[in-house]
Amino acid sequence: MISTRGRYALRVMIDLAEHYPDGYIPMKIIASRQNISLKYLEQILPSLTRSGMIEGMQRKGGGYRLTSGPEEYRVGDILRITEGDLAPVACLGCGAKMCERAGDCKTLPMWKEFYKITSDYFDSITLSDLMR
Amino acid sequence: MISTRGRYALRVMIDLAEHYPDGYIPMKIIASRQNISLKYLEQILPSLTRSGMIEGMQRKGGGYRLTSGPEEYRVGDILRITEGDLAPVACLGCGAKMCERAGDCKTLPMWKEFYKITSDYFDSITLSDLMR
DNA sequence: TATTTACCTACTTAATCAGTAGGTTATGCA
DNA sequence: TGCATAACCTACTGATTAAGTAGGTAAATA
Repeated sequence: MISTRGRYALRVMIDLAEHYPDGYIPMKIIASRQNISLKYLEQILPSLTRSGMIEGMQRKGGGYRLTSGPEEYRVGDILRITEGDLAPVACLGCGAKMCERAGDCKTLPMWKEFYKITSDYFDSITLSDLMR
Repeated sequence: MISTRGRYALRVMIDLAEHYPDGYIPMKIIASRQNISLKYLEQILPSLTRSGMIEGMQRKGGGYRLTSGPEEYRVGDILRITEGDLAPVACLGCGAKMCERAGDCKTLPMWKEFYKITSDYFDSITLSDLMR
């Protein structure tokens, strides 16, 4: 299940997209507009900054803005960065060690196929698809 | 992400399906065959019994067995019973109160569509599809 | 009556979620 | 030069869940 981290990040990104390219938007504004704790957002956003998706300007009149146009951002990538992974089961997660039962695991192909369906779905949607 | 509860339950169901209709299989056997803690399984299985999917016989020579043929069991239903829900976000979960932002939530339709994709996928697979 | 099995309830330990709290740094502006 | 604004950083908390353990009770047959 997608946690608030990923969902909030997505809502912030949509908000930034709707105001693109108006310049920098302070997180204080977005937090109150989206009704999300500012302090919590401050904790979530650095991962998006580090990934290069957004950039922050640290001064009066500063804030955050997208580094590209809304159509460049796939929902899948935003969720991957904030949630860590889109894998439906632990054994398909990024840091998972290969399961020794994998060879004759009856369910593995099903999980793999669902993983693909999930990735394909969220990668097929961009911010511009969501901004109205 | 699907937890061990759902994954173990599914493996037990597949195991039972592979030995259907040989009679009752003791959970001790399945636990060791599947390398899952017996005590943990004892905690997971009652929900499947209460749902009528399997039945337990409480005596020597007893154990569990499916109540119908393997083709009657949808993976989606097994996961719903053991995981509680297949909803990708909290606001679509079973006991969730309606979100007051739902009216103009930009992401809700996306989550709903993904919920449908998820349900359809797991409901399209039965135990007989998984037993080789 | 002993044995085998399901069934039941409580407990534990570690991790994760969803934030709070309290600071420090960067930068433009008066 | 100092002030205001905003990002950025680190630590803490309190509640919930995950993944089991532990120790029993109940049913039924051989």
